[in-house]
Amino acid sequence: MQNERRLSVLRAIVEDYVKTEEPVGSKALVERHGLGVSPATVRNDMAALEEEGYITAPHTSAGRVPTDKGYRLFVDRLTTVKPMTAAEKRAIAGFLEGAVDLDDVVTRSTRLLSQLTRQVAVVQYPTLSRSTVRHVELVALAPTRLLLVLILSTGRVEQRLLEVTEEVSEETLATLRAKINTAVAGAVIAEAGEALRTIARPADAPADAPQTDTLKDGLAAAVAEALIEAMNDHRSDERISIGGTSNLARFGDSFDTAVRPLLEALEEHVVLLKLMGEATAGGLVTVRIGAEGPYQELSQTSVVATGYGPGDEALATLGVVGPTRMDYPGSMAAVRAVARYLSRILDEA
Amino acid sequence: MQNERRLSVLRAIVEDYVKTEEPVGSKALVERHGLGVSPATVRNDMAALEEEGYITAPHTSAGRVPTDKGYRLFVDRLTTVKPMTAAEKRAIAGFLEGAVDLDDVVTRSTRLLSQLTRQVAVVQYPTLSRSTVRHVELVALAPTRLLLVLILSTGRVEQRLLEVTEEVSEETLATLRAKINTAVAGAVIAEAGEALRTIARPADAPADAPQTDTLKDGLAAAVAEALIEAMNDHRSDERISIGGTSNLARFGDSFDTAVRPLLEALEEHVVLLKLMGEATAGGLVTVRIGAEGPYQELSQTSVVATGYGPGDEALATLGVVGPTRMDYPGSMAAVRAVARYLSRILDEA
DNA sequence: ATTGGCACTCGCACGGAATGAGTGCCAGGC
DNA sequence: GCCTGGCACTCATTCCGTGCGAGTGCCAAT
Repeated sequence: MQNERRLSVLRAIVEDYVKTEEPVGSKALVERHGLGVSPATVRNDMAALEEEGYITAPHTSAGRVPTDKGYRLFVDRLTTVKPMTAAEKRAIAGFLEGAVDLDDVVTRSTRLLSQLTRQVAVVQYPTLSRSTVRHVELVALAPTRLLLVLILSTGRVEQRLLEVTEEVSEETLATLRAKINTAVAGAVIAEAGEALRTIARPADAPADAPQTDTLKDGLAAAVAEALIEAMNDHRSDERISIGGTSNLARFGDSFDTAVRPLLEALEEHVVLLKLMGEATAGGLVTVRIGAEGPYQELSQTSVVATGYGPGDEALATLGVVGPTRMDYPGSMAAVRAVARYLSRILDEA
Repeated sequence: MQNERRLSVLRAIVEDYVKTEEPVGSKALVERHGLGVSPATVRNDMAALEEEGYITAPHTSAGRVPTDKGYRLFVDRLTTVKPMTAAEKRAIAGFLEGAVDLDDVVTRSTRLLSQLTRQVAVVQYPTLSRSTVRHVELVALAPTRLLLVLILSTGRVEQRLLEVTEEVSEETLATLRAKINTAVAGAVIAEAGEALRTIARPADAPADAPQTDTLKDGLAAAVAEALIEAMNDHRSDERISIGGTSNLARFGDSFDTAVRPLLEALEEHVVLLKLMGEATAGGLVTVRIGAEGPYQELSQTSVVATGYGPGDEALATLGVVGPTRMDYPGSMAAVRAVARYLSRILDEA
């Protein structure tokens, strides 16, 4: 791919095709874009581009359509970052401002993103793994039933019910609560586990030791175990919020080959998360085009995603999913902008 | 509608049409169902049914299709409750058994319902309004920043961040926490508000009173206000879980007129909740057919819903949404079964 | 009231022709 | 050597006309 003009032609094809949803021919190209050459010249370029696999013709007498490879080249080399307008920025900030809790923030981000891009938006809840513990609460719901509440720096709250064998007094609970909190408050989740284990057996009492203080120790151990389990519970890592599904209606044709598999993927959160890929923080937006992934059913859909989190640390991913024929520059800009504002909100909280 | 056989004919038409998705003619009818009469007779009945508005012919030489009115008669008078098989019962129980918290229960129910009915399933989270307060937790995240955690009998946890003007000591917090809990624990949400207000101003201190104890009073008032607000926050009543969207793919034709509006409605949770209607507990399943509701865009979709909640008290609704041409008996049975098991789970928790 | 018979209606599937957008290639010009 | 106008060619799509057949409505007979 040497020729400069050919790249322009490819860019023009992509832009036109995205806009019109129809194969674009040489004549229409030179008319709409100000390339200063004749259709015949463009045809030659198009032939070359087709030869190299960047575009393809659905049938002999139709215009050309970008291939996945073509889109790839387009996003990699032909995309100029299209910054958000001031109005858009204000809209984003305003929209996210009003959120009252983490749930709300995520929901609003999802809606925002889907409205900005007119695509399906996906926002993963911040991961537990890298956040820190803010507070642990122990509540006795019934004499032998405890509720553990784990409050994390990201604003996330995990809860666990715990049945214990012996009745627990309020004082025991209070001291245990204090102990646990001084041990784990502020710690990263991964480390918190260790701290908890040391609490659980301060003197390595055997399981069948006398009653006196072992009750408390047994209790501590049970609580510690439950907390550790809650922290390691990656099930909750899979929590995601999805919005803008109705934008799938604009997928135009190919309901069965495109929309249905996508709807199915949207239900399989694990698949979806794999699709969005590893969280790439720091403003880097990842683009997965068509069949580039392992899911061949999704050969007609693309994913534009990025990571977000306080302080440029990627706690989770967020992005949009749509047809390969999508407005990549616009989507990338929107995804990046929302990720940025979302990160800022998490920073403040 | 007097004639007995005519009803059978209508029933047969509905059943066949639901199964084949194609207009059903007189000949096919007598063949598939064991009505002991000739096609001509059936034709007469069909003419009568059409006259009365229960069925209609898409065009002159096609079979007949049930109208909304026809479906209505069908579900009202021609449906025999089809109980779940033992295997299905076991599957339901097993599937819901493994849930770890409320979120999980709701998610599982949604998935379950969508799989049983092969429709889009909608499950509303239990309402706050009629549940009781289990525990209120106050946590100082920072000297002037409090986190309120409100734990309800349904297992739901609401959180609120609260900025206060003055620093709060741990003791103050502890006494306040104790005070609040003795006041509201076990109370229905509606009553809890009153109890809180009395705490907030034990001696009706004026706002500009001396420092000494007013700090605590001001604090108490602020906390009480935040809690009351959290309790009255019906925004959270709108939380719903949606699953099985990919079943929309089986909507067959009419993407634009049927699927798109439905997808849009699914995003508008408020609309969706209105659609599902008032929670009707106690095993009563409501069916809304086609254009019976105020939303004419949804003239091709039906809703089968019911209420659920511990002890036959309807805390929330749950149901399925699908094409008017759906398996009503099956959907109704599934909805009722899931509601029943879900209620039982909430009972135990 | 039910039934067999029969003429009638229309939607739909099939096939051929016309249409026209778009291409590839070639020969001439800058 | 690259660009350009011209031209013959391709082929999906559209349109129309026809035939088919499912299904109906009606009527006369049982």
